[in-house]
Amino acid sequence: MRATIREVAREAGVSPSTVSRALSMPEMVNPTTRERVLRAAQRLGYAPNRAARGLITGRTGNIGLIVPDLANPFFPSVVKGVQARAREADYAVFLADTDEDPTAEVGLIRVLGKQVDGLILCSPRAREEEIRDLCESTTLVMVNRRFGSVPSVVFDNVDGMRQAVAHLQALGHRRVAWVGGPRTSWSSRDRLRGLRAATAAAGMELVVAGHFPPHFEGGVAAADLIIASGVTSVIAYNDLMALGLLGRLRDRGVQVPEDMSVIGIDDIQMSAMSAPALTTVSLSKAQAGRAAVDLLISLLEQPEGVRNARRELPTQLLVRASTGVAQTN
Amino acid sequence: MRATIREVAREAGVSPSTVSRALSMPEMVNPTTRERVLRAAQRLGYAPNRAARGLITGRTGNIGLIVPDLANPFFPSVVKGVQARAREADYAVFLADTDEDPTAEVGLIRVLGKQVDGLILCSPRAREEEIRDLCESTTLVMVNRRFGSVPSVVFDNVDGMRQAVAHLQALGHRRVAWVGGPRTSWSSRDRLRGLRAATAAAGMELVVAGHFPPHFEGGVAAADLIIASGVTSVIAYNDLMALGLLGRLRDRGVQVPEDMSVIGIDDIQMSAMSAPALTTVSLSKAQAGRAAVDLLISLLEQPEGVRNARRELPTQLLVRASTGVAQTN
DNA sequence: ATGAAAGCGCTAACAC
DNA sequence: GTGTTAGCGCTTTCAT
Repeated sequence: MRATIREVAREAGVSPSTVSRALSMPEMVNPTTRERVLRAAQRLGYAPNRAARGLITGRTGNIGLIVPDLANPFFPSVVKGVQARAREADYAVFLADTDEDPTAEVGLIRVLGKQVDGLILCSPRAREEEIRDLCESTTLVMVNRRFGSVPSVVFDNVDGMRQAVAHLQALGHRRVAWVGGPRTSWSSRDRLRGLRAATAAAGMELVVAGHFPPHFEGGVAAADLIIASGVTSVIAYNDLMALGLLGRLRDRGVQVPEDMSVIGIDDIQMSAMSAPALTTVSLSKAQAGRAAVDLLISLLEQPEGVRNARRELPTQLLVRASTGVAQTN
Repeated sequence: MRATIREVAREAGVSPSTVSRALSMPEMVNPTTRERVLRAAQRLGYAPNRAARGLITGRTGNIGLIVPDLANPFFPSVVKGVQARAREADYAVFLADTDEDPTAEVGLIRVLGKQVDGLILCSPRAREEEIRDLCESTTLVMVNRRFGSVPSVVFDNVDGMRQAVAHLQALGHRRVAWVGGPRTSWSSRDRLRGLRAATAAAGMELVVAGHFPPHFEGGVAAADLIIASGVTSVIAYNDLMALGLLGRLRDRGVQVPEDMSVIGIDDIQMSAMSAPALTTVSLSKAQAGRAAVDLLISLLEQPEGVRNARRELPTQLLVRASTGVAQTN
């Protein structure tokens, strides 16, 4: 059995409260005593029982992280960021994957919410009202989604789309297609909004190809529509879909970038490894994870004192081989 | 504030103990009473406080999962399996990523170990003796590694390598290279062992190209050695590396599969999407995760009663376009 | 079958 | 600055 605070107290010749203080509020205890206590704790390999502590403080030292699908490389990157930052702040991370199912998502938020101090929802698919409800009973931070005053970390999609469109325009493209992600995805809508603004400003024509699953296969499925639409360039909701596009375009004999320029979003590892390498709007995924933890912690520690519970992270176009000069036609 | 067991008790007109029993040991309570209690609990939205329960039962209902690097798609798949099975069994999962650092790994096992009922170590990189030590104080299950009598879930690497070699032999190859993973990886050693046996049995020559980081870049780095070695076929420690090989081979003008056949291991999503698609030894990653949870739970629930704490999962060669008939030369 | 009481390990008032 | 006391929410003897 692990050592308890009483044993440490006995070993150090002090009372349990002093041990507790020496560990949690070192300033409030005499340096000599503190030293003695710390030594005793060390000797016994003592670590406070977090459950017991939580019972009284009402805080668990845990945070929950809910993602739609770990199989999409975007999410593991965010998770790594959350992980790393949480560990620094001495929080442990509960992870749950919803398999893109909004119902499961709500259930998980409910369940996990009881075991943690706060929750990070990454690209949540649930309806706004449900998340608003959940907000009442749990401290939560959204990543990659924003509405109302729910604390959130998002990427500057509008600027990302602006960069992508500027790039295509510079290459001489006049018509660009958008391959949208899931209907439930806020960022898909937000990116389309940015794209609308950017193409309008640039005087380019935008063809919207609707919603597709955010996977490789989604991109494959979209490719033929894109070819048929007669555009010379296409931006996909994410890199996975852009890679699917690349694959199907090649199978159809459409050369990239000669016949078609392709841009993805996310900058997943694989985007640099495809042939041709994928031009993409790079998102600092791990940093988003870290920012979400920072935000959550500040919310937890000064519930009212948080000035601005909204972070927006910059985006950066990475030009690679999948975009090129438009063919004159 | 959430409802407590006393409020439910009052609402139902019974004592707290009865409520506790009605929930945890339904058989031991009068059906009528039970019904009344359940209704009251329902009405108040009661859910037991797991910390308080844990304090007394000594069990947290949590399991920990430690992986070397979520950025390698192999691991998210395992995590999904662990996740899913744990949720079914009403366990929550703590996740930690060590960034391939054995020291961090040991530290994390220590820390996480105190907050969970048991730990799953996926492809642990620590030294055997350290893990053996840790075993004393924590219930743990390893995935993708095996030694001593530590409970483990592994893949049948030997048979996987046999299938791969048989495939290459059938295609007329006589010389095959092995691109190894990290020195700290047990499965890398185990696969090499299987490969040695298989090539010897098949009368094929094996060229071992040493250890490389288990990433795309590791494969890129290995490619030139492989070309120089004069083999006609190569098996890589994992798909990521095999994809790196594919990329560098193309850049060097080596045609796959005409000039070189390439086989990976893992069957990550991307392996099916590359051009050419990658022949690979498929591992049921999610199933390994589920099996690990099952094993852990049985260990937890009948500490002594577990007959065999070792699972070995089958492997299956998936033939795709990256392997072809050997050029006569 | 149910209730009363004790206590898991810890922290937070409140004394001193 | 330190010890004493009470009690967080729950389960589990031990009575009844």
